[in-house]
Amino acid sequence: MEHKTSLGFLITDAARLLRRRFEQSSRQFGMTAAQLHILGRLSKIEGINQAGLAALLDMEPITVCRHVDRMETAGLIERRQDPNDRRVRTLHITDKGRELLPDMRNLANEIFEEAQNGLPEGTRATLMTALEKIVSNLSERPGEEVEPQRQHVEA
Amino acid sequence: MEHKTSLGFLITDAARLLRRRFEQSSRQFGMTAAQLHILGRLSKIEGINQAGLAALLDMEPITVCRHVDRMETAGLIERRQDPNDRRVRTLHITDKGRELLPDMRNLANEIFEEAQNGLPEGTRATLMTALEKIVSNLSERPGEEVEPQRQHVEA
DNA sequence: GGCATATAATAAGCGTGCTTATAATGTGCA
DNA sequence: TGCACATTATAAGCACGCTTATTATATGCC
Repeated sequence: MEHKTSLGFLITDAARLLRRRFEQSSRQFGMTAAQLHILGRLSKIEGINQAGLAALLDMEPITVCRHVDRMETAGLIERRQDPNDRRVRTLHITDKGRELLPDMRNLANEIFEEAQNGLPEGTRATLMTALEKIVSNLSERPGEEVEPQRQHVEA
Repeated sequence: MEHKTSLGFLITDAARLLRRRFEQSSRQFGMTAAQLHILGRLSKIEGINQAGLAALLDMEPITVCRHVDRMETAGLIERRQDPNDRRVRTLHITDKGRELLPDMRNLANEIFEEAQNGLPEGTRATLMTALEKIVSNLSERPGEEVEPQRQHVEA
């Protein structure tokens, strides 16, 4: 019954199981893992706008927009008008969001610990480094781009 | 701009970026990574029913059902009535599905290779083993994976 | 035989992330 | 000044995976 899986499917599976595990434990808190991820980021760069946050996360603005919708409804964050540019809304954590953050982080760390149970410290370090490399390889951030793209090299 | 990420978010991110990368390359084929995963599995156990496939994938039956809906519409697989049990529908790959499989596998392998670009062989092996352990830690399959598996000593 | 329970498939609804498209606003340049 | 283009936020629609619930069918037990 052995089945040889390739790395990509393994990563996808691990991510799915992590999310499932997190949802089992966090239902009472009403905050999802993705929301925790965003909230944690936001706590360090409060006042950023949605497009900036999207770039930071290497995600599409519309995706961040939907998260912000739900998180604002849940009272975790709030949008404020930017006084200098009427298009932009800056993002800010509410008191409720800030209060929930430590407990949610603890919960997440417990689950991550459970996931890594039995892995020696050296393996964990290798895993982190390797995953960072993979994320960087697949990232579309223009800074560390693979190829120097030629533009307007018209013949 | 450094940001300390924990393992769980890293895995989630890597999975998301892999999916995004795959979709960029596979749009013309009309098969997604999840569908390829299922199709590959199915190719080895044709005739299984949806509940069995769901158990094999450690996924919910409804999730498999929805995949089967789309894959049947796309002509990749077909459902057949089980002659012994009118509740079950067995799953079978179509000729079209079988023909597409090798090319899709190649595409996936290229992308997985791109993702691992720059990682030495030893690191890749460690990564695979560690991810398998994580998946096993988070799996809900009773028995089988949790305990050290004894392997047919009677040989 | 008949009822209780279990199982197979599926519906409805939600979160997460993508694509493509649109409205409002800002900016650069002739 | 005014027009072209860029940027910000958002809508609509899709894939994927989950929860909860429903229908149809099997099975076990009295």
